Amino acid sequence: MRINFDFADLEAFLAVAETLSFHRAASQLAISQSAVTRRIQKLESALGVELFERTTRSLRPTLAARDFEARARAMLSDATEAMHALGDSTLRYQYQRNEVVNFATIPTLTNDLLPRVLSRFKAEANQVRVNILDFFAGDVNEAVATGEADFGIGFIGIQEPGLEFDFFLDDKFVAAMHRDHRLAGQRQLRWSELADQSLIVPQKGGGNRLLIDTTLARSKQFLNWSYQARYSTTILELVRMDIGVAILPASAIPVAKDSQIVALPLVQPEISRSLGGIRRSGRSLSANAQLLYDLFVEECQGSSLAH
Amino acid sequence: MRINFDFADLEAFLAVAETLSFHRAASQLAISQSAVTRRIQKLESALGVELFERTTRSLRPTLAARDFEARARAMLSDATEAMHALGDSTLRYQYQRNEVVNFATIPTLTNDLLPRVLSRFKAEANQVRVNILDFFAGDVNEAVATGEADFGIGFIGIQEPGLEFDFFLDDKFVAAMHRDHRLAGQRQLRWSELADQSLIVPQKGGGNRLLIDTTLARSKQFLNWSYQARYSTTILELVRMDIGVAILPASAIPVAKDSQIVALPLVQPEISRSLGGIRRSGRSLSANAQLLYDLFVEECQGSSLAH
DNA sequence: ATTATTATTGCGTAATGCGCATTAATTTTG
DNA sequence: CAAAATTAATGCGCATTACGCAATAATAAT
Repeated sequence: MRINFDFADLEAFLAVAETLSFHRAASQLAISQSAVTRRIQKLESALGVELFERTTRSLRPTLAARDFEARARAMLSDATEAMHALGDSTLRYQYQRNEVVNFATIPTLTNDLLPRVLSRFKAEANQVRVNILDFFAGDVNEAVATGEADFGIGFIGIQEPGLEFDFFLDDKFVAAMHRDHRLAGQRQLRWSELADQSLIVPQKGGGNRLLIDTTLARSKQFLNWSYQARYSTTILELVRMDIGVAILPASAIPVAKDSQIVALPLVQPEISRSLGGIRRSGRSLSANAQLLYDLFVEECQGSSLAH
Repeated sequence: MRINFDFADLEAFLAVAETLSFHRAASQLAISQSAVTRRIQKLESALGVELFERTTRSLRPTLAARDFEARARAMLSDATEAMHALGDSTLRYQYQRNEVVNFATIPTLTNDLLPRVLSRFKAEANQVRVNILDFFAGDVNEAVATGEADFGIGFIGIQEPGLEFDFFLDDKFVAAMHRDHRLAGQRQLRWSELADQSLIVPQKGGGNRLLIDTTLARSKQFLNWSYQARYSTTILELVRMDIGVAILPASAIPVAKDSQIVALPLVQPEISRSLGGIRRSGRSLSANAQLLYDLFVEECQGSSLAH
């Protein structure tokens, strides 16, 4: 896929979005106004959408521009940051990896599994530092593929060239609610029983939400959320205060005794995902990384996260 | 700051990094080998670093290339995704905001404050949906500035044009440990008393870590971490299993009774940050957003997060 | 209705990026 | 060890891209 715009186009776009004028944006960027026009036209052509509804005397961003604005900022910021970061003299130290094991994981696995594994790891490799790269699911694969992480723990789904997967366990979606909630005594819940609840769901854009949306669409059900958030922590706190019923993978639910939160399996439809280890193909791990990986394997063999 | 490279350069870079050969990268990209050479040279010149140590017959990525690889992927991915996203027909629906309040917050504020506020909000505005954009601190300001969020709750620090800040409260850094830890009975801790502890700290790259690093550097102390992670959830679980002592802002510590975690104020030096409301200058909030904002103000007036 | 403002477009010029062919360097092979 | 094979770098000519200037057309402001 050819990217037919460049950073200068993004700069022009952001200047126009900020000033709401080609003329003033040109001033700000110290280029001619016709150059601004051309950059915006180039960007519109590349993206296939109109970014600004404009006359010679007024200008208004389109909805597309409002979405694109944050994206443009992120790209420019990334590029700027990359240029700065490469001058950072601490970088060389950071890649002296002899004493640091880097692994990538999704945050929800931290509830129980990770501390147990790290306890055992520390007992065997006391001087080794551990850099826990806790990411969203897609980023785990990427961190492993690029070598940022020695290995990862995450979803097994789409096959990716260059990566190997080891199955650890299945992780089912549950309905989490306060233990005093009127549905809390049931053994399981059908999705249809949640129709009148105040639902708290993962935000659009992540794998969890996508999985929920596609599964419900297949069974012709509609997700009528009242709150959405990105972090399961945020979601769980709302549950703890009995603000609503959350839809989450079981791995996201803490297993503390006397917890105020009850997790009930969701059926009709059931939704689950497979979790496992992710390594680079054909690459061996360092001794310490391999030890940590093996400990994960062992702990998962004796573990089930579907409460 | 002029960005002197473009997406085609990033593509070439990644192809070379993957194939470890200009020749094979050229094949992969269906361009001539000399074009690959020129793009890499352009990128090296723009970044000011050598990316590949190479002879005519062999090639090896530099440390800089290994760092840059993930960044290059992210930028290309962002650009590709932006192009796809603008065609998404659900976008128009998403900006029908009459019934949705969007606010941006840092995740650590979800422990206590957020659920209380939302309980009160729900009682007064039952049909309004709430999109909780839980971000890292820098992203909160950005979400407000770009209009993605109606308002934000985050750090008050660097003044940003176009944004207004309202002070809510001070948030101090504490040492969090298991209640059976040998230091847990103390009233407060000096940093020097942590020298022999297995420390769990926020990952480099975020505001929390930067604040810790700069403050300790000023008092000539060294942070000797054993584990680092991004999410306070991850960190707190390690504390709960008594794997080590964490350095976190008080707002990140859950306030549940009978918690297994004890938080002790850290002194010599003390580190704290101011939290508050963030709004766009000169813009009024919708009635529902204003109601939610006012509820945050009220709850913070009667709250202190320094346990 | 007239004036002022501003986005668009044509033109000429400079800069950029390409493939082809060649050269230089360095592994590989016998 | 020498010869052959491979491959990154560079010169050249050509095509494409991007710019500022000047002019035009459109549209708010007065």
